[in-house]
Amino acid sequence: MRLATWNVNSLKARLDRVLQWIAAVEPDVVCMQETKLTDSAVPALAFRELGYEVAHHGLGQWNGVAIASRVGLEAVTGGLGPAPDGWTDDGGRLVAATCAGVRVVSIYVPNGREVGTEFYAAKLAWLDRLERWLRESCDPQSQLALCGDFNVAPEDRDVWDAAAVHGATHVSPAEREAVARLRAWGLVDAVRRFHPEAGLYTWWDYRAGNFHKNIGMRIDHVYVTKPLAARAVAAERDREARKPSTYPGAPSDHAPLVVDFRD
DNA sequence: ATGGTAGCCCTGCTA
Repeated sequence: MRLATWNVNSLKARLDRVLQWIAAVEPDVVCMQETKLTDSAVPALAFRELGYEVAHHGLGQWNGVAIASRVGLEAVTGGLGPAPDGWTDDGGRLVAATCAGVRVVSIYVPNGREVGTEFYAAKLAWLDRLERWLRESCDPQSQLALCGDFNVAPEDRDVWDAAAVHGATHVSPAEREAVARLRAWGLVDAVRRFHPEAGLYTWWDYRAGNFHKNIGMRIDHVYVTKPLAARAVAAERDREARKPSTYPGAPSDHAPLVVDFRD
């Protein structure tokens, strides 16, 4: 099974590029984030023509997550659901489905903006709720992939200049600890397994020519349970898809990740 | 040096 994840930054604006990328790479399952669509606005027909069904959870305008699959799409659930303390999901940040026996979860973690703001606190709360959701509704001994835009660079080698961003959002200790707790539940970084080198960024700011200068961060991830990690045979970060010229239309500010598993 | 760009719609907000 070939599994991919990509923050497409508007599936409406990016549709042609996403469809051409899918036709070229032929993933069996594609997690997408920042579709910026309502569920009813999803271009299901265009995906169906390529052989994919789509599960989507979004409110429109902001956020929005999806899973496209050509190997089945069962037991679809959207959102984290309310927590006992009254905490509620702000919407369009998680969708899960079972594809060819693998529980696939597509997430878009809140950006957090600046450390110390209410948005940063909400990001940490969301990650904490996600960890609780994993513990309560998933099994680390099952075949599960948690994919998407985590908005966290786990280590200093995941950013272009650790000193330049020290303590800032995406790299702050509290964010890294929150993501480490996800791994501690029973998840392995499927990309790092094959690529220990520094870099391998998945996001570059549109501004100031940052992509050209390779000023980026590795904030998108494919985290898999150990039974699924045992099936992983290869992983790739597709930098070509971030280039302006490779596919029609403007690129997303994120590059896709592709992980292959043996059947 | 608080810039720079892209996408959304409430031409300001979010990233």
